[in-house]
Amino acid sequence: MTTSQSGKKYEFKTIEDKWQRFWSENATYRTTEDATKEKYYVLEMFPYPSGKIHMGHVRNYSIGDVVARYKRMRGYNVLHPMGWDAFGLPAENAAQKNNSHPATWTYANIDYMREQLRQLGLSYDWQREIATCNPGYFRWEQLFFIEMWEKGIIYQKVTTVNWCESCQTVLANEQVIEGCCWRCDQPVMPRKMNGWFFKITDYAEELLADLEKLTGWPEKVVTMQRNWIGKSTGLTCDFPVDGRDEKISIFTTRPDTIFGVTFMSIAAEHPLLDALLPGGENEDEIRKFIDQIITEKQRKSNEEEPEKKGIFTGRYCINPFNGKKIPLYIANFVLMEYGTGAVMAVPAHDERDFEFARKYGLDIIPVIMPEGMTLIGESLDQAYTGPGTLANSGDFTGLPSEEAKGRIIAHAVDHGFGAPHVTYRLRDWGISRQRYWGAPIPMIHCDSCGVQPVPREQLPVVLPEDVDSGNSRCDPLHQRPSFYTTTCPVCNGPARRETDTMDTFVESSWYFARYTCPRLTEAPIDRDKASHWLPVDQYIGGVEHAILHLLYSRFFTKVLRDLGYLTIDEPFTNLLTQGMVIKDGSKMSKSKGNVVDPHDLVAEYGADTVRLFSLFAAPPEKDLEWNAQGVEGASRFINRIYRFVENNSQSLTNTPSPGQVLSEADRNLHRRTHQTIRRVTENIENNFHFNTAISAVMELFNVLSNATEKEKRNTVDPYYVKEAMNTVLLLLSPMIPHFCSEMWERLERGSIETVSWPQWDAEAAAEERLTIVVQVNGKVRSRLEAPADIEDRPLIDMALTDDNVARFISGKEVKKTIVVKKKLVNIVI
RNA sequence: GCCUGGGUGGUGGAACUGGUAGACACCCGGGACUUAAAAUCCCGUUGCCGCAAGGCAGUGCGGGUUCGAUUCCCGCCCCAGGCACCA
Repeated sequence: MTTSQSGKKYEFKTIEDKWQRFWSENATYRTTEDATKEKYYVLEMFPYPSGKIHMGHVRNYSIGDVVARYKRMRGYNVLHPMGWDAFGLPAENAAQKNNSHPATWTYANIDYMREQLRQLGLSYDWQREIATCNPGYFRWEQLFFIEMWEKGIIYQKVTTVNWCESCQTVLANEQVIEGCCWRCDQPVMPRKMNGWFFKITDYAEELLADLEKLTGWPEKVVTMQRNWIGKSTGLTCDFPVDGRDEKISIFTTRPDTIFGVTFMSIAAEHPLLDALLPGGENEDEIRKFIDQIITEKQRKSNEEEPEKKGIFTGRYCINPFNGKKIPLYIANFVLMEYGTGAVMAVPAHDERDFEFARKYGLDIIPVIMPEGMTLIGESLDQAYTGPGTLANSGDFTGLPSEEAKGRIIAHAVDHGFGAPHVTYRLRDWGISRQRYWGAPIPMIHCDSCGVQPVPREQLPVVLPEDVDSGNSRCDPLHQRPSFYTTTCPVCNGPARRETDTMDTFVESSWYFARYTCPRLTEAPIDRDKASHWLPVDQYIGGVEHAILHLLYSRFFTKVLRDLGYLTIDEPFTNLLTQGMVIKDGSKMSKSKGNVVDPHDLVAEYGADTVRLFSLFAAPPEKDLEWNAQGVEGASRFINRIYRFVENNSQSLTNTPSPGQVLSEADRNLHRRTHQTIRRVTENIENNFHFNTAISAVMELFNVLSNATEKEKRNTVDPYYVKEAMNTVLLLLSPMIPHFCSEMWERLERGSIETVSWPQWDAEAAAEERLTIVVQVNGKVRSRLEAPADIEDRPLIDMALTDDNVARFISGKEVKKTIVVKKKLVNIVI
C-alpha cells in the first residue's frame, strides 16, 4: 500500500488507556450469579503486596486472564477475582525501617500494585477484591479457629519447633526448606515452645485418598503431596525388655523380616530410657552419649547424613516371635517423632541397620531369599531390601514375603503383642507465629478456667494500633500489656489474651471461598453462593506452592465442609502450575541483577506486547526464558496487524456478500481461517498451550497478508479477507485485549466483548488436496500432490511412476506397499 | 539414594494415537527502500557433499521392535525440581 506509512506503529498508550477506562467505567467484568449460564471460576494465586509486581505475576495473571476471557467468549459466566495475601513479615520490617505502621506500608503497596494490574488489562471483578489483613476478612478466620477448637481440630502442645532466629518466629515443617526458612533462607533452629496446632493429620487419610479425584492436577504435584503425606502400613509390636516389666513398642513396614531381628534401636529422646538406664553398668557414659546425639540432631545440617552411631544400653529385649534375646542400642538415626521412636533392626534387609551392624559387629541373619538365591549373612556386602521367600522364620518359612506380612501381623494380633498400624509422615500444622502483623489467635488464658475462646460477639480481635511505652508500632503482641491484659469471659477474673498470631498460610487457605461473597458481614461464607461457584474450575500459580498452600487449602476445604460452610471436598478441580520466569539461565533475582521490571516493559511496549510475549515464548507449565528481542518480535507482530488494518480499512469495512462460486484463492484463505479456528480452540482446550495457539494465528496472518499482496496478483474476495481478519482479532482478543478491542471497534463499530468465540466449519476446514509423502523402505524419496479423497490404488501408481522413486526401485522387486491415508505411501523393496 | 519431569538447529520452542523432524518466532546472512540510519518489506537460514537435480547424516549415548521410531521397549549418561536416616 502507501509507502509513507509502511513503518507506522500503533499508539498502545492511547489505546490501552482508553480500553482500561472503558472496562472500568462499564464494569465490564463485574460478575453476579446467573442461572442461565454455566459458571466458570478461574483463579490465580493472589500476590503478597510486596511493593510492585514482578515478571512471575505478569506471567501468572496473563495466563489466567486468557482463560477468563476465552471462557467468557465461550458463553460461560466467569468469576475472576483478585485480592491480596496481605499479612506477613516484610510489612513489619518495612515499618521498622520507615518508623511507620505495617498497615500503612501494606495498603500503599496494594494501591500501587492494583494500578499495575489494571495497566495489564486484566479482566478482574474488582468489586470482589479482598485484603486478608482487613478485619472484615480475618474476623471470620478467628471464628473458624474457635469452631475448630470446639470441634477438637485445634490443640496446644509444647514441642520442639522450627525456630527462625532472623524472622523471630516458628515455622511449620512444610515451611522449612533444606533446613532453612522458606522466607529468609536462614538456618532453622530447634526450640521447645508452646504453640497451637491444626490437626491436619486427622485428615491425612482423606487428603491422600482424594488425590485420586484430582485428575485435573499435574501428576507431579499429586505425587509430591502423596509423598509428603507419606502413608506407611505395617505392624506395631511390643518387644519385652528382658527381666523387666517395660516393653518397647516398635513400628515396622516389614513384619516379614521379624525373624531376622538381631538388635533393637531406640531414639535418644525416648522416654523409656529414663526407666531403663538407672542401675546399668556405664550409665554416665550412656547419658553423655545421649546428650551428644541430641545436640548433634539439633544442628540439623542440610548436608550429608551424619555417620551412624550408637551405644549399647546394657539391656536386652526378647523377640516375641522366637524368644530370641537381642541387645538394645541407642542409635542416632532413630527419630522420636516418627512411628514409636524405636525400631527393630534387621541388618540383612535394611540398609541403615546393615551399616550399623557392620560398624558394631552385630549379627546379620538373612530371612528373605530372593528368587533362586541363598543369602549368607557374613558374605553380604549390602542389605537385600527386595521381596523373596522367607527362610529361618519358624512356621512362616517358605512363604512369599508379601503373604508373610499379613500372616505375621495376624499372629501378633492373635498372641496380643502387636497390631496392624498405619502411620504418616505428615505432621500436624503448627500455626503459632510470634509476630505482630498477622491474624490474632482469638483465645484467652485464665488461671482458674483454663483456655477459653473469645466470645463470638467480641470478634474480631484486632491488632492494637497504640504503642506501649518503649515499643515500636509493630512489636509482637506478647510485648504489649495493653493488648494481652483482659478478663476471663467465664469467671470475669483477670486473664491474658493469646499473643500469637496465625501463620499467614491460614488466610490463603480459604480466600477462594470468600471471593464468592466478599462483603458479607453476617457470616464468613454464603452457602448458596459458595456452592454455586465452588469448586474453582481452574487454579493457576507457581509450583513452589505444590505442598504448602495447596495442601493447606485442601485441608481447610474439608474442615469448612465439616463445619457446614462448604459442600465440596476439594477446592481446585484443575490446577495449572506455571514455570518460572528466568533470564540468562537463572531465576530473576536482585542478587543476580537479572531482574526485568514489568513496569518498564509496559511503558516501552504496552501491556499487550508484554502479555503476548509471555504467552508465546513457552507453554505455561515450562520455565520461560525472558528475551528482550523476543519482546520486539511480539511487538512487531501486533504492529503488522495494525498496519494491515490501516492499509485495508476500505475493503475490510465494505464487504458485499460473495457470490456462490468461490475462486481457488478464496477457498484457500477461507479454509485456512477455519483450520486456524480449530487449531487455536484445540490448543487452548487441551492444555492451554497458548504458544502454539499464537503461532497458528501468526500463520493465518502470514497467509492473509500474502493473499492480499497486489504485486502477486492474488485476488481474494474481500469477504474472505475480512473473515480472516476478524478471526485473527477474535482469536487473539483473550491475549491482547486492548488492541483487539480497538481494531474491532474500527472495523465493526461495536464491542468485541459481545462477540462469541468463533466456530469452525469442518467442511470449510477440510483439505482438498494433500501432500502425500512417498517413502522407499521408510526413507522419504518424493512428495505427491493428490486429491484428499484419492483411492489407494491410483495413489500407489502415482508413487511408483514418480521419477525419483523410480530411480530407487528400478530393477528391484516391490515386496509390499503401505498406504497411510492422507499421509504417505511406503514402498518396500 | 528414592520419586517426578526433561534432553530436538546458533536461541525460545513445534511435531495428533508410530507416519514429511525443525511449524511459529528470535538471532544471523543477503537484498530492496533511504543521502544515510532506524523502522518496514523481500529472500535465505540443521550439518556435510553438490552448479543443480539430489544424496548422506541427524531429535543425549548404545542396543532392540517395526515397512517406518523424537514417539514404543531394554541398558546407560546428563540436567532441573521434590523428598531425604520416615523403620
